Amino acid sequence: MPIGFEQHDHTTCIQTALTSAEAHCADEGLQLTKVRRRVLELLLLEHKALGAYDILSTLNTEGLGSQPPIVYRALDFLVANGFAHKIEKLNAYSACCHPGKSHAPVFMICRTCQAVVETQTEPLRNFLGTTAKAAGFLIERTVIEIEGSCPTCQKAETL
Amino acid sequence: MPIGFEQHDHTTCIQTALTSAEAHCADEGLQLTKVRRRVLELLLLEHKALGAYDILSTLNTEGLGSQPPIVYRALDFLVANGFAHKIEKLNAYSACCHPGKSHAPVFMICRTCQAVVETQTEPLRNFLGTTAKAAGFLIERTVIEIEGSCPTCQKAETL
DNA sequence: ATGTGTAATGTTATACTATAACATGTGGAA
DNA sequence: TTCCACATGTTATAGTATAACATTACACAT
Ligand SMILES: [Zn+2]
Ligand SMILES: [Zn+2]
Ligand SMILES: [Zn+2]
Ligand SMILES: [Zn+2]
Repeated sequence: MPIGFEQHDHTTCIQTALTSAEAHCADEGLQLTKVRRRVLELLLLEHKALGAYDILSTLNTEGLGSQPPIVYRALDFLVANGFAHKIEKLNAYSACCHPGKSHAPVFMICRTCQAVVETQTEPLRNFLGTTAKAAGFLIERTVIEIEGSCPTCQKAETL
Repeated sequence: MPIGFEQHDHTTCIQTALTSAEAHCADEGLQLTKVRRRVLELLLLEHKALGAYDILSTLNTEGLGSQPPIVYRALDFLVANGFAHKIEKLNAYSACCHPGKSHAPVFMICRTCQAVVETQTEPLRNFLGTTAKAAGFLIERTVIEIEGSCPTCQKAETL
């Protein structure tokens, strides 16, 4: 699981996520159907976010469906069960890098290469919790997205 | 300026924000034109987020324009100059409650009554800065949105 | 094996959000 | 006056997401 933008064995990311999803579905009696599994695989291919219609066009070439509800239902399932996240800033979706753990993910989004790295910080959760409590607000979900420039693209820009 | 959901003299919110916008525009040679000013006023009416097409329909009844670019241009201006923010989670727009100050706003969004409260915390900026620096990431913009239930709606739910 | 209920998928249509592209007007500076 | 920068008007279209209803697949009780 990458905690940043460094190189890593991405095959492991994919395997871990799929195994975790299978296990969780088995435990909870959820069905990781063909379409749902394929969408998760597509999201896992890279640490990028994919638009619903990008995914749909791949599904279409693979004969898994051609209409928007196909992909939105699969995405709803994956997001509802913590296997993927929606990146609000991009209207796009990204596989979860910390499956199985309850978490308030933080996304770093590179404006240039579209890389999306998911990290998670306990202090941040605590801090938002404190902020919310001070206002009497009950937290249900958090969206924390940082847009900027990843290490690779920063180097490229200074050339 | 509210820092939470408590009652407050909202007339002051509106006046402060408008005055601040006028001053900033005067300083920077920006034009707070009729449409732009009106959109800002609409966003200031309540601490809620308004969709672009909601705003547009009001503009339309007032003879200020009926086509989407009218409202999106005004919103772009207001957002670019820090007079308003886009709430990504809602695809909606909200007047800035801390105009004039460079800030990384935090929004608390009530899922029930759609109230949007903007707060701002220096420690949070520091946290995110630290997280980003650890990954070599250069921050350009942040989206921090908390969805949940405001004090009023919590009380209503327990009835 | 047969009905029954639930979950998933198929299909059509439509709603909602946002921008591209080009024309026109407006007001100040050269 | 001419030019330029900016704002607005207008038409069209792109991009994102859901409603609604029909059909299928399958587990499970009868
Ligand atoms: Zn995650
Ligand atoms: Zn990058
Ligand atoms: Zn603000
Ligand atoms: Zn509320």
